[in-house]
Amino acid sequence: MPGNNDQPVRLADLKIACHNCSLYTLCLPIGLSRNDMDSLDTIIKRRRPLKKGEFLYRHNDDFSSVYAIRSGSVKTYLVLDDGSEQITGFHLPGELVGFDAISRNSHNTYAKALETSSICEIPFEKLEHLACKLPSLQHQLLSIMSKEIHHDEEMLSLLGKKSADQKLASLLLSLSTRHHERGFSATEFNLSMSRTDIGNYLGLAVETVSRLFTRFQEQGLLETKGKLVRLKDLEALRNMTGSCLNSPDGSCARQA
Amino acid sequence: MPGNNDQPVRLADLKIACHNCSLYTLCLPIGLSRNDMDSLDTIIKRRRPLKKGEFLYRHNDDFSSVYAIRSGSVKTYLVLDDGSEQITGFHLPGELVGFDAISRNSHNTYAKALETSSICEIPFEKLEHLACKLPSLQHQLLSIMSKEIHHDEEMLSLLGKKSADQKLASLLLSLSTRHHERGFSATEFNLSMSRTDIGNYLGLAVETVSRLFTRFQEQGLLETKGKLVRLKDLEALRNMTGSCLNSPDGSCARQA
DNA sequence: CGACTTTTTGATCCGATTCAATACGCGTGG
DNA sequence: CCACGCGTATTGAATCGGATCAAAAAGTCG
Repeated sequence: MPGNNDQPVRLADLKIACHNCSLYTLCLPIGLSRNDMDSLDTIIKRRRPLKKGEFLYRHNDDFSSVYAIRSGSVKTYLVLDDGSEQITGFHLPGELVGFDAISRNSHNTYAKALETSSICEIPFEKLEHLACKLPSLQHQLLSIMSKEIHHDEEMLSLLGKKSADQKLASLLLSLSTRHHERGFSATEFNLSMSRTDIGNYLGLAVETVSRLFTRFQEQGLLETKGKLVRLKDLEALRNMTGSCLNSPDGSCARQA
Repeated sequence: MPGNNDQPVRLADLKIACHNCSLYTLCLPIGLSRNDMDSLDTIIKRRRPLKKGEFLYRHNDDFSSVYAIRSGSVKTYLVLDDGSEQITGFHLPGELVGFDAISRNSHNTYAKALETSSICEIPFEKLEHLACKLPSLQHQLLSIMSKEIHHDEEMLSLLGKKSADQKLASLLLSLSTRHHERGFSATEFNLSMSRTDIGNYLGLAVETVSRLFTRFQEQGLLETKGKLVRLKDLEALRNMTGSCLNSPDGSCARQA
């Protein structure tokens, strides 16, 4: 397991406590008092960074912890009986993964680093135990899971009802917002996932995703250079996602 | 059946405590000791039954409780900016709804009775408070939400990757299993939701759903008489859901 | 019974997939 | 430094599944 891999990293890690982590307003400690945050801190383990392609956990791994992303990005996905994959989320710093494993007590999904990523491991039994003593932590935990349920439900409508354009626009805007919340540019960022991943996540063929990027570019909505995107017209993208599905003329979708 | 919604029912309701409710192995109290279950019982409110079409809660209602279905069935759905609906679940007795509201402290979704349904209301603040004192209740709560996350994630793959046939087969099998768990027939049951609802849930047009039912019937997979379905070949339905998506010959899907 | 809603059936159309081929990016080794 | 190979991304042409439009049929209910 993680523990004692190499000292230098661990030394640096020791300095990073929740209360001086830039992500604490997005992560598990939101709304905790300084004291509660420090209690939480005592159970959190910082592990050596994951390299691109390494797993945080795999299907059928024993469930012992949930994980907070500190830097980098992670995709979670499930593998169906027939071997096909379904990506269930792309996760940015401050986000937590692993909650789908509580009931079965082993992981249902895979979590794989999309790039070099550092992770905070939060042993779940200890977290539960602590949550009994800190009501605000318990609430925070429930709240995060609640958010995840709500997010997944919105994804259902994205996958069930929206056109390819709307799907891609929604993803780009979601990433844009989340990057912005983390202090990065809302209009220019790196897509750490492949086009194939994007297609998989959105229920589209890779070719479709690729065509959409070129069309969006032709329409002046964005520019791409490999994995880098620059969103040139957030407003147009927003109009596209929302309300055009059923409007007969589609008037609000097309502009350039 | 409990039936008519006047005083006699309320009297009867008073007698129904978790420990003598036939659903306790499926519902919130699973795994609680008798004592813990009785503590839980003290905070649960039984309300008058909901008639078909009545709301358990609506979007933007204050979040005060989660709800367990005791009899009947309920659909939950969200309404998007453009006014279109997305059904996020059909819920049977023993299932809990309302967890998506914790983080925002008001409901994001609607919950509407598909037929006359009785409901146990569980005030959430009291539940949280109790969960701090009963670790197994806290765990149960987290576990139920975890299951919901996992279920939603499986739905993502259903909506994103599967064909119309596979979608309908999956829904029918899910209902079949859940009916069976509740002591009812796995092969013959009532669809309390409309064809439109089914289509909405599965990301299909009503017409498609209707055509699927007639085709399944022609293939000898099932029989329908209005809202009643009889599944004649569970095995074939199971084969259909699983593994045929990517197999070039589709050999495992067609029979009968 | 008649008005209304839900479901079914038919014909046509379109968005997205699939199949196929080419182009690009990147690391390796000569 | 370039040549090679491999994975990823893009582009094109043909096909198909499911949506849409339209209308009939079957329930539902006052």
